Amino acid sequence: MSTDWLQEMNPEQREAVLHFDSPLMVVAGAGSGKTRVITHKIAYLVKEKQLNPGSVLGVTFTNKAAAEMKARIEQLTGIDARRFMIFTFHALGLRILRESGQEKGFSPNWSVIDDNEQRRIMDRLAQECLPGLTRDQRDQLRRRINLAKMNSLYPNNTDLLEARGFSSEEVGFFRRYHDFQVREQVWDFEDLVSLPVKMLQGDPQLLRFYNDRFQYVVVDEFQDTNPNQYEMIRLLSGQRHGVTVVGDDDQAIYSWRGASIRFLTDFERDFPGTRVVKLEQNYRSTKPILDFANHVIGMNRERRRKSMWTEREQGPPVCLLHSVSKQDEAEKIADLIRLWKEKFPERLPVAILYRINSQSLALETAFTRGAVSFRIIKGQRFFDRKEVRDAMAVLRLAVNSADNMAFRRLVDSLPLGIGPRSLAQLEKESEHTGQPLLKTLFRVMPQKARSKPFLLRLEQLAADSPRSGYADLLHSLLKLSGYRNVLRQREEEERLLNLDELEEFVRDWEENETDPQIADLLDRISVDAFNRDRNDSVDAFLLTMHNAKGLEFKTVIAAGVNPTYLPFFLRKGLAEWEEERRLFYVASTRAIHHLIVSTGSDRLSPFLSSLPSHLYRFAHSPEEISAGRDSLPVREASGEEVEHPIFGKGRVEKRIDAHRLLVDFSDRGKKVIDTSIVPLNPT
DNA sequence: ATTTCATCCCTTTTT
DNA sequence: GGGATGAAAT
Repeated sequence: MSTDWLQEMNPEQREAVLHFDSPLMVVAGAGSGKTRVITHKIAYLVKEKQLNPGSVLGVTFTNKAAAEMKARIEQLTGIDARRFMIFTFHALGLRILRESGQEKGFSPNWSVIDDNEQRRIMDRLAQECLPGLTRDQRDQLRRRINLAKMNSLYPNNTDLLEARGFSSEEVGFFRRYHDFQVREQVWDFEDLVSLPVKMLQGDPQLLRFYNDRFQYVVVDEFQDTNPNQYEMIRLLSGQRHGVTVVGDDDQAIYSWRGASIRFLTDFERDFPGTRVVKLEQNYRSTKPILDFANHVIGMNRERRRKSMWTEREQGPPVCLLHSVSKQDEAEKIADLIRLWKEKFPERLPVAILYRINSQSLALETAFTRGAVSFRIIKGQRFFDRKEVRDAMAVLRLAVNSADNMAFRRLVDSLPLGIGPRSLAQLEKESEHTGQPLLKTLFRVMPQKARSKPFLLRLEQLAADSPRSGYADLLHSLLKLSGYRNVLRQREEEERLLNLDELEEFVRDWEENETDPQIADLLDRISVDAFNRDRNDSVDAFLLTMHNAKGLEFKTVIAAGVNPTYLPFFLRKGLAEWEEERRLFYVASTRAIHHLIVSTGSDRLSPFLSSLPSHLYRFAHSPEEISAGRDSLPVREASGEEVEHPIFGKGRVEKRIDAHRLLVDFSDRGKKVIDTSIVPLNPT
């Protein structure tokens, strides 16, 4: 590898790449070329330090980040991406469990359950164990249990759980869930990290094995690690110097998932001699955007001092688009995008970022009505779609007749003549005998089961489980089950296409894999899920602020920046407010050229009202924003007729600054109105 | 008596 | 997307 690329890096980036002699923490601000540093570092380790690709472990949080990292390292090094050990935390844990779990007493047949399946199981258990709980209460309990698991707490840690506010009934419920998991050999997302950690903690020999294997460990988005994940990194890094963590405390937005920025300080304590490198030059955004974002995050107390700067001095000002309601906001945004489409098509596509998914609804309707094309970027993965999960359940049950989770799912989603009543009976029987549900079905109600050709086929398959030909198997079973027909009758074209795509995926996998093991496929689907990216051209992308992390867009509209949504009204504590502010910071720093902050309410977010007014311009209408290419003229307001929500109609005498107007309300006299606090409607 | 289907509700952020 | 309903279909 030539080292020309080193010339293209700034001194800090270069140091982060080249540093090798002690643990390294890279504090990488938004848009500071973090991914570049990580990928170049791994390339450097392999090419210059002669490390084997398989001995460098790269850990990320999302599959997308992992995929991108692999692709870029392959480009840099010319080495097949599959040889690099780049994982999400969950995929890494899964791998360790598969590799080394069996000697530690895990059955070879265990499988992973996702969030939905966990919920279904818990809901069912709660009906017997904690009746009378509302769904919200069950969800809350589930969250608390997951949070406990993130801290490595399991039902036998009764005291510690009770110290965390668990009642003894709740601990009992937790235990029941855990017993169920053991019985059915199903592990949830948190187990994927927690169980390997316990394994490594309890077995020095196993730990040494992994320490020998991974010579160097690189962790991305380190500020989002939870206690289990931190422990995993600490263990896998051993006592060696070969560890680099990259993160930004200003972008820590996952405390509700158990993450804590205290691991930034813990890291320096646990890895003595840690070198800290700060990346503060921003290569993404213009100065006005960065000034705005720096001020936003500057209000936070709990942070390491850091200030991003840029060489790109020139740029349009950050614009505040005021509206009075969600609907009003959606229409104004739609208008704005349409105006841009005519006058400044180079600004498209725009990204609209919001706090919660349900905010997209108003936007979707306005866009559809206003002929603005859009695509919603959801966390929802291809394999999370109902029809795809149903189809996978068919395959799972065909391959493993003891897969009770799959059986339950099919009973719910296919008309098999089995309803809740029969299922309850089967469950009871099955618990007594220890036999799988499918087998019990044929024993207890044979005449009912054998009347369905689909079930009959499953019985045959149970006697002789197939070890190959999975794609064909899936195809024939889907036909036999009548699932396709049901979808066709309901004219669910999209879902039918998804089934086609799934079959194609399985066929592809089967043809390309040297040794296609069905367990590998199922594992990949549960933690490796890919998003199929259609690159159709649209005017706008809609996504949550959380989902926007790590992405960048020419034009960003932050929607619903008001006291209901940002800070989100359910989050009241100081630490929570600071996290909400970080979320706003993340959203703002996604923008390259244009940043529009839209209020979607007549109430101004405290995050905005605490900001100096020179940082943004104020606009009531899309036209005002669309007017100038690079700057927005301060509105000439004199003489304008306006209406104030309290004082009524008035006439603007003069503008004082970007926000404040002197208004003559005739009978009530002249008043200075700060339009960033109380917006005025033009009459 | 049971199952199936339609309809209304809600949903903080996600691996 | 899925839970909770209640009505229609088996």
